[in-house]
Amino acid sequence: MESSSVDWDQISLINEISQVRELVRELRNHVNPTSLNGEVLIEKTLSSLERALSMASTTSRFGVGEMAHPGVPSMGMLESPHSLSGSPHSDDNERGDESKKRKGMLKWSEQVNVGPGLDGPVDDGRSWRKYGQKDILGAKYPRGYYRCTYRSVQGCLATKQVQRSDENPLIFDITYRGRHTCMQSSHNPIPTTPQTSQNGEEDHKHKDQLEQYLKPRSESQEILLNFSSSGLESTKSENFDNVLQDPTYSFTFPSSSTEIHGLNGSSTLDDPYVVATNNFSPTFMSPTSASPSHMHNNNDGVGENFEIHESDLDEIVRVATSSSSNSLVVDRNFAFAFDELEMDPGFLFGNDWVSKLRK
DNA sequence: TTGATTTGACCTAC
DNA sequence: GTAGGTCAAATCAA
Repeated sequence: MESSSVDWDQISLINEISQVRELVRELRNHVNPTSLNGEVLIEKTLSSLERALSMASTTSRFGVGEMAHPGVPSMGMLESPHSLSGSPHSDDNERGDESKKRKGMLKWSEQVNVGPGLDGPVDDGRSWRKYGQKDILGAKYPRGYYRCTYRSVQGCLATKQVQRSDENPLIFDITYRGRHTCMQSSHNPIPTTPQTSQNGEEDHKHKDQLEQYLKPRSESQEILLNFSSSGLESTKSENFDNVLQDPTYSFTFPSSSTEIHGLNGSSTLDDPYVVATNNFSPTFMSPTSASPSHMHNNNDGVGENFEIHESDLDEIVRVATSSSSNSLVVDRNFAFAFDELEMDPGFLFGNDWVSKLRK
C-alpha cells in the first residue's frame, strides 16, 4: 500500500533526475565552446546527476533503466492528500483526514535569523494565514500555525509553523508541511519591496505578512543571502543528501522578495527557499555554502517525489535572462543538481538552450 | 463590510 | 493522559 506509493515516487524521482540529466546534456551542446569552465561545470553536473540517479535507484526496486516513461505525469501533479497520508481509511470528515495527513506529510524546517527590530521571520514569498497559536511545552515562545491563504480557494494544503528559538530570539524555526498546490504567483501581488522604505516601514506594527513584505529589502535580502554564506544567519537545516528525497524546494528567481513560481496550472512547486546571492554567485552554488552542515531535511514524509518541472526551469531561465542583479531564490530541486558546482560567473546559458527549455 | 488574527475548545497521535 | 495541531467564534483592523 504505502510501499507502492513510495515506489511510484522513486520512479518519479529517477525519472525527473533523468530528465534533468538529458537537459544538461542538451545544455552541453549549447555552452559557449570557448568556455572551458562551462564545459567543466557541465561535466560536474552530469557527474552529480549520475550519482543522484545511482542513489535514487539503489533505494528503488526499479533500476534506472526501468523507470517510468518520461511522459508519465509527475506525482506532484497527481498526488492527493490521500496519497500523501497513505491512510487507506480516510472516509471520515475533513478534520480527521487532516490529522491523518499530519503524520506522513512532507515536512522540512529551516531557521531564519531576523534582524533586531523584526517581530517575525522574513517573508518566504508565500501568502500565509495564521490559524492558531500554541504554547509549546518547554519552549519559551508560542508556536504560530499558518496555512496557505489559498487553502479555501485552491485547496492548497501547505502549512507552516513558526516558532521563535529559545536560545536566540532572533532566530525563528520554521517548519513547512505539505506542498503548495496553489498558484500564488497570479494571486499574490507581493509588493516589490520599495528601496525607499528602509526606515519608515519598520514603524508599522502590522503583525502580518504585509509587514514582512514591506520590510526593508536590504534587511530581508541580507537574511536570505546570509544563508548561503554563514549557515547561521539563515540556515537551511537540511541534510543535503536527503534533498534528493525532498522535492519541494522550488527554483525561483524573484526580482525582489516576490516569489514567482507556481506558474503552470499544475504547479507542484513549493516554498522553501534556498536563496542565492545577488548575482547568482558562486557562493550559493559552492559546496561549502550548500553543504550538509547548512542544510538538513526533516522529510519524514512519504509519497513525495523529486521534481524539476519545466516551470521551474522556465523561471530559472526567465529571470536569469531578464535580470542579473536581483537576488535569487533557488529551488533545491535545482540546487541539488548543482550542489557540487562552483558556478562560474562567466558561464552563460545560451538563448538557444533557453528556448529549448521553454518549449 | 470584509478579511485577518486571536484564543479557547476540541481532536488526534504518541 | 498529555502535548501538539486544528477549528471556529469572537474580535480587530483596514
